[in-house]
Amino acid sequence: MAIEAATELAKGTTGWGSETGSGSAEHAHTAAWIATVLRGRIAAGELTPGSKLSEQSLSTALGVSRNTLREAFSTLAGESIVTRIPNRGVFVASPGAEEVREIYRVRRMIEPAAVLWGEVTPEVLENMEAIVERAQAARDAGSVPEMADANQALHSAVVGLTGSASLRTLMDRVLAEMRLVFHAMASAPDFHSHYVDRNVQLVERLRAGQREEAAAGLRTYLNAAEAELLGHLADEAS
Amino acid sequence: MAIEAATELAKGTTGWGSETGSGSAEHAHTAAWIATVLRGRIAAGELTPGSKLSEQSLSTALGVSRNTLREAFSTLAGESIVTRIPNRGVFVASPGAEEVREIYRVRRMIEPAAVLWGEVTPEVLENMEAIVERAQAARDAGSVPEMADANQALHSAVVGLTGSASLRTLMDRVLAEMRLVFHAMASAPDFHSHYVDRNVQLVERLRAGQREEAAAGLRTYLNAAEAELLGHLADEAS
DNA sequence: CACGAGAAATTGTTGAACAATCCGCCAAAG
DNA sequence: CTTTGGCGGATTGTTCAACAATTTCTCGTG
Repeated sequence: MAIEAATELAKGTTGWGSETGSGSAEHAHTAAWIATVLRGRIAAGELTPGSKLSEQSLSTALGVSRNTLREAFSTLAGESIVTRIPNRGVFVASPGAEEVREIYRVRRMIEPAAVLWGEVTPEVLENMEAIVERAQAARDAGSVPEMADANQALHSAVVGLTGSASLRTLMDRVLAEMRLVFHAMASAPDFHSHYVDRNVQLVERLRAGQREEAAAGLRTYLNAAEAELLGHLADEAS
Repeated sequence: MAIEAATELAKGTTGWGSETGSGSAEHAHTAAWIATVLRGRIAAGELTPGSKLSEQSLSTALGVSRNTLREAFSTLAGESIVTRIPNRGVFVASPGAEEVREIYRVRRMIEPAAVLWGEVTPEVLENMEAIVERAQAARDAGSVPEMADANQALHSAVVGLTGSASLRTLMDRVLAEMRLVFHAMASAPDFHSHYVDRNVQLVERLRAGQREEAAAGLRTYLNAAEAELLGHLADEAS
């Protein structure tokens, strides 16, 4: 299953094709708009990894022409949210063990670098503390999605220390791929609760100005998270 | 000038449109092929930064349809080699001071991180030493392009220490943008010769296992290079 | 000389068409 | 019974022609 996702998607978009009524402003960049819609559906888990995105079905379902949809596909393929196989079609990316290793290769470089050499302003610190509080509240409430959100927000903020839009973009792509990994796992284990305290410690060290300790701790944290995730993936591959 | 580059490009592609005769294998991914061609022309400096890439002219010049060319544009825009302005067209990116700062923000994070935490194998070290020798030979011969090539190769190899394809891709994008910066400067100063010795020192420290010193030296090197480049850019803006 | 109306050119998007390729199915041979 | 081979059918890759929307250029007017 999980193949041929056009029908389920069409159900969600019943009533498209006609103008949304709020205005005519959306005539700008239909292709980019479609890319945004698909990106959202994939991130929300409505389009599961590995499912095929048929050009004909999707174009009629979304009310755009095949050419425009194709341009959107190019964008998403560039973000590696989607995999394009020549003459076979495009599929929602389904990251495996190798992709996970690549994800953590990137994170192990960028995040500690940001901690070591980024510009730590009081505003960013307060933002981070708000995020870890949100994560703690989510853990107490037992809400896994909120914990995942807070976790990703924190690590995105860490990369934000660099002040670089490119690194931010790369990190967002990586986090999106992480989300796909979780979506691909049938049983979603409580993966994040183990690491909330580590995040608290990270922010504390940052506030205390102990950058090297923060970076070192972050690296061991990333190693542990990668190992646990790979373990779950190996189990799943039965 | 430097606007409307289609005519000069058409001159270089006279004789396209007919099959190349070597075989029918090129039916795979015309759009990607076109993107490669344009990427090469821009990197070679035939398409100068800021010049407009007209859809109609280029499509006829390259012998592809407007739709396919459009898909290639999407790819290049994703690599930020090209800038797309809605309803205005696509232009070869012309990086300015802010882009240079962004470039060095990225490099100041990724490269020292690779030096600190990457996997330094003997093969990579030998490759790097070969590259710095090439750079020294180019300096002695007074060949600026070869020096630039060697310099970029070295820094690409540094990022290669991470083992991450994504970081490699990002670095290649950044280096491509650097090339655009140089192309945009009317007078190409001898920018690289000052830094050959620094690169030698970097490799020596890497071989000696002095990673922290190597990373620190690399960061000061990047700072100096950024400052000099920004100075040249400010002069040029007269 | 400024300025606004209209025309020309260019981009954004669509729909249809055809070639090339892949997939599933069925028949025939071993 | 399994395997090989081919034959449609479906899907993707690419092109072409057309039209709407927007920008840019031109030119006449005050």
